[in-house]
Parts: sequence; structure tokens; C-alpha cells
Amino acid sequence: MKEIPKNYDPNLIEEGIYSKWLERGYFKGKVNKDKKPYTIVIPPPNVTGMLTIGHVLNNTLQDVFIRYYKLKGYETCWVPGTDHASIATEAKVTAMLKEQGIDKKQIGREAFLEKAKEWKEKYGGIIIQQLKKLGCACDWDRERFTMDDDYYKAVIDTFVDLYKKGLIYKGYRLVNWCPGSMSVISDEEVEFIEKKGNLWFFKYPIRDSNEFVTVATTRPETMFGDTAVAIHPENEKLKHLIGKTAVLPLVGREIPVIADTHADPEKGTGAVKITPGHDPNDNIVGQRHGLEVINVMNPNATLNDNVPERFRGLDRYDARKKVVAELTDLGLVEKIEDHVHQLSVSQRGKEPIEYLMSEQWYLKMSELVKPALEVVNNGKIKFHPEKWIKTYNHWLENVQDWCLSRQLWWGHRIPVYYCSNEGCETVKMVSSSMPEKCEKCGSPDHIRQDEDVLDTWASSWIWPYEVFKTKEEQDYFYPTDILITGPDIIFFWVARMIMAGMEFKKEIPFRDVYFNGMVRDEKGRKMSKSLGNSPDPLNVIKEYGADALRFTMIRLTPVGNDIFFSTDKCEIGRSFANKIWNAARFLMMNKEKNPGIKQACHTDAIEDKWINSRLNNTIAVVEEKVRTFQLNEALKAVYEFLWNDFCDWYIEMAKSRFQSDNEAERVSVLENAFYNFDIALRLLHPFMPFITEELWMWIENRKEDDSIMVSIIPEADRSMIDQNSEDVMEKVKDIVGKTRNIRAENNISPTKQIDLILKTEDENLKKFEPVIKFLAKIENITLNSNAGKPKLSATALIGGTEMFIPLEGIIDVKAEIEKIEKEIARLEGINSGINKKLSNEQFISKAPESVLAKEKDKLSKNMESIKKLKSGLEIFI
RNA sequence: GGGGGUAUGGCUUAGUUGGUUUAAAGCGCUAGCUCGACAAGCUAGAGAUCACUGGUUCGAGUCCAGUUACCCCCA
Repeated sequence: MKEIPKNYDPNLIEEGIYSKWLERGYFKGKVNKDKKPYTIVIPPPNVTGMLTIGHVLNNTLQDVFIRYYKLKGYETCWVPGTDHASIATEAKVTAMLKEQGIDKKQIGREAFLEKAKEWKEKYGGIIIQQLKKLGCACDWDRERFTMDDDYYKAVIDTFVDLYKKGLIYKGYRLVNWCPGSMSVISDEEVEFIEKKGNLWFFKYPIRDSNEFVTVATTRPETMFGDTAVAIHPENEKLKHLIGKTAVLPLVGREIPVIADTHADPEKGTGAVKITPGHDPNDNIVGQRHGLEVINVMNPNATLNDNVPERFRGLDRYDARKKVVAELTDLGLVEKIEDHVHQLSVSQRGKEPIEYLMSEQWYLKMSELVKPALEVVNNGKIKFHPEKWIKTYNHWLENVQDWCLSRQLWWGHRIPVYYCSNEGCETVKMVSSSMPEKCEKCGSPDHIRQDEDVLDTWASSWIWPYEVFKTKEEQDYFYPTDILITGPDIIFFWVARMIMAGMEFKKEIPFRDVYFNGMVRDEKGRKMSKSLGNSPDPLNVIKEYGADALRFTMIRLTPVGNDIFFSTDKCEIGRSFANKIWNAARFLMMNKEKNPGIKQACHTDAIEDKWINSRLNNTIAVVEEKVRTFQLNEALKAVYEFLWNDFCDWYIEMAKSRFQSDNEAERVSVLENAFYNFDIALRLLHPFMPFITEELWMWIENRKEDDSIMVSIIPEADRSMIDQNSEDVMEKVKDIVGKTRNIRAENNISPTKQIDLILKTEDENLKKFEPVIKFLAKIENITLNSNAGKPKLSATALIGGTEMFIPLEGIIDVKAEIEKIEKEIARLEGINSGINKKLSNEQFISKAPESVLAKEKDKLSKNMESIKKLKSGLEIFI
């Protein structure tokens, strides 16, 4: 036998095993009518991304499902891929070019896209490669990118289709404008952060009077766009001003003082300036009152020509200072307060956004929303945990039309064509390819395409079916089985995929959605780059092994709740890997001594019946827990079976049985041990793929071309679940445990042999004499129902059975008495509780018969035990 | 401001439709152990009035209401 190290080293095997799987093509999913498909599409990570601990959780969960169902006989297919991430990638490439002294605008669209493609080829998708280190069983041949040629075309066709259905339109309205990326962004991409700033109180003169109306604002520079001042109609203090006209300082424009409930009398001064061109709420007020909308800002957040000349071209913050300074000089600043306000920023880059009027493409949502709401609320698609349905509903019921266009180059260019020929200003041709000639003037020479690209989510919402290239594949693999993702993209992606599935495939995209929690650090903080609290998964894998990381992640993750992670928690996984490694070592050492051993299920001895019962019970629990998405509980069941049942008891008992004179017994225990270990490895494989493969190949001298990945987890065999053997084993464990306890309490060396008397003649227990002697270090064991208690012996109760350990000369009498008295007090406490219940007439009349009987039974058993304990105590007194 | 979630030993979690006892496990802690796999181990032990208050019930960690704390989403 080769020398097997005592400590398991994942670094020695993980890479080789992964290569083997790849070479064998185990990850490939094929259309196979003989098998049921089990399909997952990966939430495509950002092409610019690197593997984070959050990805580890998300992808480990997916891998567990894929591997489990493969072992259950399904045709599994996990499609990997990446998302082109318009804004993020364009920002990255632009920054890279800038470092090289290249300006994006100067080189132009085509050249820029070339550079971006080069960048993507070189650095993009690193994250996908990193998933291999984690052991992910993705079908790599299917790797997709949202800008692959055929996928690109599908996205464009989708736009054309929606346009033809009349669902897409161009609208001029207030948008979220990101001056950093110089693009519009969607409502969902806007975040609100708390920011310390000021609240400025400006006095606007009222025309033809000496009065002023004071308005408070956090954005002085937008005053040039003010077109009204609003006061609540029931504001007693100010309502006399309603209907009058204010004069906008610095500009001189006359603006009405209007009545609107938007002006909260309790807030600020009670009067608010209305800037429909730069504030969403004001915009709504403006629409109510038919106010003029004035845009005072350029896309780069400098002031435009709609402001007095001296302010034009100033950056928004410089303009702010100048406005405040000039108004101060005019005596129109009443006061300036410190103020914490909600600042709207872009999700990417955290650049403060501007609200400004802009012409963009929109998708009507009202019709798309209906089927999407329906399939989730009627349970066709199930959310886990269910609580997210509420969030989902709330968003869908209040959703605004989706702004599809982005002022970027990297992405799917909007397939709308215009003709710049004279008289063709209204021409708008929507087509999958460039029209040959203008549909109005017939000239081919003036056609130009819309400059904008589509929102990235307008490409990834068709991901669940578009990743499958042929109709045959779509029919087989779609709908997918489960989507595993974070709740943070429930609107961006989950809801929209459901809409796309229902609209274009008339079918749900997935049956279940599992929302994984967020990975936080041990203090409960979000993992973030700026805090530096996010460990690099690749380093963790190097230190502990991928299996240990996966184990720890799954074990610690309650369904849908956040996980508090720290690297050192991977010790749990590493210890467990080492434990089963050594269990295998032990079995193999014994196999060497017993040539000809083959794994086989035996049920001759109670121990064998018991472990087989435990095994089948575990198979059933795992099946149940995986089916209900409680992977942490499924893993717990396997862990407890292997460590507690198999290692702590079955193997320990086997050590005694190996000494048996009976060769059949020796062979049968070893063969049964291998049988159980083999199945347990398969159960564990989805969670810890590498070590299980290594050990599975080793323990049975399997052929080179075999693999645990192509084995099968058998169905739980109910006939193997044997309550009797479980009961007997519980007694044996109790006897051994109580004996060890007595030993510890009396400071008896673990190696010193002692005697044990059991007041019983239980045939089943008799069979365990050698095992008990071995495990509890017993020299002589007596099983006799008439046994009396020797003087100065320790006692304990096993169920109703008394056990004695003669300890003359050794026993700590005081400790022994204390222990027994403590036990008596405990039982009496319980009994007094029961008596209280039983003397309660309400309880007797209302509680069900079974509960009543149970309580009575408990009472009498406890009384019996107390009697025995007390008589045992007498000997000391 | 609106909505959602969480609250169980020092830490991380179990606890199924209320009825096994006086709440379970792992990590950590304490004590002992190199005994024929494993010190990344073995054995034993200590440690929780289940956030707080009230209600429903014969019976509440479990159901309801309120309070507090923290987290998330939306405006």
C-alpha cells in the first residue's frame, strides 16, 4: 500500500480531478429523451468581474443542485456565461484608454468597440475561469456571452418584435442622468445615500409688493429652472400668497405662486420652489399645473444657455457657490442650515446623478406585467423564501415604463434607422438589419442608425432560453428548473426574465427561484472593497481547499438569510474533510489485512442493521431537504451520519468486531462499512466534490475511467429502516456514555479496566457484551436481572434498567451522592410539572387522549426511576 | 415617510401543523486523554427564565398584538 499521509491535502488532488472531469465530458448536457432534464442557467456575472465570496455562495448552491440531480439520474445542464455589462465595461475601457492618452470620442465608435473587444478577449470573463477552481460542473462548451453574434441578433430581434407590437416608443421626459458615464440610467440603477449638506433659504420677491416668499432648497443652482412656487392650499400662514406672482431673482422671470399639496406646511418654510426640469416630484407638480419645463443643464452637468450668461458653462457645484454668493449680496438669503439629505447617485461609480429632460426609448410595461404577476402568485413559479413575493408584487404593481436606451457604445445598438435627407425628419425605420433605402425618399445615402445602445438587462432578460441555440434544445431544457440569485436583482433581472419568458415563449423561464442571502463579514457588515473585509476566494481555496470552502458556505447558510462569513470558519469544512479522509485510511488499512474484501450490504448483526438503517434514513432526509431547498440541513444530515454514526460508533464498534474469532463476522463488518461509506460519499459529493471523488475511486479499486460523478444515489430503502436496532443502539450508546461519565467523575484513568453490572437479561444487549467491554474499557460485564447493587458502586439508569459499577476504594462518595440527588431532583421537577397538569381539570377535559396518556406514562416511569435511584442512594447513607 | 425581515447558550445555527421531558448541534470554553484512522483527533463537562410586554390556549421558543434593537428594500 502506498504511504497515505495523515492529513488530507486538497491542493494535491483538486486540479487533477477537475481536469479528469473536463476530459471525460461529465459536465455536458445533451438532449436525452430517456432522461428527465435538470437545467440551470447561471446568473451571468459581469464580464469585468472577479470572483467574490458572494459568487462562491451563489455558484456553490447551483453546483450542489446540479451534482445532486445528476447523481439522481437526471440529464443535468448548467449553462455558464457572462454579461457584457454596458456601463461598467465601457467605464473600464474608457479609463484604460485614458491612461494610454487616448480619448474615446476622438477615436470614434468603431475604433472604441475594437478596443473594447480586445479588452474583453484579454481580461473579460476571468471570473468564469475562477469558477473552475470552485469545482463548478458547468457545461463549458455552452459558455455564452450576451454579445455573441447570434445572441446579439436575438436581442435586436426582440426589440424589433416589441416595437412592431407597439410596446416601444420614444418619449421626452425627466430621466436619471449620470454625468459620469454621460448616459441615462434606469430607476433601479439609482441609489440613495445620506449626505451632509446645506439647506439654503432664499427669499423670492412678490411682484408689486414688499413681501417675499421664502423657499428652502438643497440645490440652489437649479433655481434657474424654477417655474413656480407652491404652497399648501390649507397653509394658514402663507395661503394669502397663492395666486400672486413671484419674481425669480438673478433671472427676473415672473413665476406663479400656486396651491399644491406637495408643499408640506410643516417642512422647511412651507413654500417650495418648483423645478419641473430637474426634480421628479416637481415634474409631477408641473404636469398637474401645466407649468413650463425648463432644462438648465448640459449632459456634463454644466449650466446651459437657459441661464444668465455669466453662469453658462459653469459646473453644477461652481454654479451653486456663485448663486449663493450673488443672492447673499442681494440680501435674498434668509439663512443657511446644516442639512442631511438623500443624495441620488448612480449605482455604478456612485456619481451624483442629475434629473433632466431627455428623449429616450421606452418599453410599455403595463401588459407585460400581468402574466408575470400571475405566474408567481398562482404558484407556477415558486420563490424561496416566499417572502420575496411581496417585494416582487409591490414593484410590478407600481412599475414605470422601462427606459431602454443608454448613451453608450458598448452594447446592443438600437435597431432604429433615420434618414437625414431633407423632408425625412419624421422617418423612423425599425429593422433587424440596416434598411437599403429610405422608405420615404427612397435614397440609400442618408440612412443612419440610432446612436444609443440598449440597457444591459434588455439583453439578459432573454437569457434562460436564448442560451439554448436550437429549438430541440429549447424544447428539452426550457423551462429551466431553478434560478439561484440574489434578491438585489429581483427587479432588474428576475421579474424581467419572467416577463420575457411569458411574452416570447409563452412559458415560465424557471420553476423555482432560490434567493440566496448576502455574504457578510463576522461583524455583519457587507463585504466591500472599501472596507477591505472581503476575502479573496482563491486564497481561501488555496489555504483550505475548495471542498472546505464549499462545505462551510453551505453549512452556515440558512435558507435565504444572510451568512456571516470569515475565513477561519473554513476550518469546519477542513476538519470534516480530514475526518473522512482518515476514516477511509482506516478502512483501507483493514482491507489490506483482509484480502478479498468487497463492499457489500450485510444485515447479520444489529450493528449492521443499525448503520444501514441510519444510512437509509439519511438518504431520505437529504432527499427531503434538497427538495425543499434546505441545503444546509441536507449537508448537516450527511455530516452527522458520517461523523457521529459512522465514525464515532460504527467504526469504533468495528474495532472490537475485528478482533472476533469469527472470520465471517470480520468480513461482514468490513464489507458493510465499505458499503455504507461508499453511499455516504455519493451523498456528500454534491457538497464536497473533490475529496469524495478521490476517496470513492480509492476505496474500491475502481477502474481508471470510473467516477463518482457517474454513480447513482440510490433511493432510500424503507425496508432497511429498522427501529428495533436503533433502539438497541441507543441503549448501548447510553450504557457506554454513562460508564464514561462515571469514570470521568470519579477520576478513573481512561485505561483502567473496571467492571459493569447491568440489571437485565436483554438478549440484544448480551450480543453487545464485547462491544461494550471494548468501548467502555470494561473487564467483566454481568447481565443479570437479579443482580444486586454491590457496596460502594456508582449507579446510573438506562431507560428503566439499573447499572452498577463497583468502585470500592476508588469511588468519590460525595460526588456520587450529589450526582444521584441531582438526577432525582431533576425527575421530581418534571413530575411536579406533570402533576400540576394532571390536577388541572381543564387539561384533563380538553387535552387529547394521547397527550394525557403520554403524560401519565411519563409520570409513572419517572416515579419508578426515582425509586431505583433512592434505593441506590441508601447504600451510601 | 411606506413596506419587508430578523431576534434562541460567548459565536453560528436547528427547532416541522402549538403537546417527549426543564430547548438541540457545531465552533469556542473547562478538565482529562498520544488507547491499533484522524490533536484538523478522542472522552467528559459547564453554559440559554428562547429580545421585552401583554394576549389567545388546558398548554406558547412555536400563534396574535404592541415595544425595543439591528438589517434590507422602496419613496
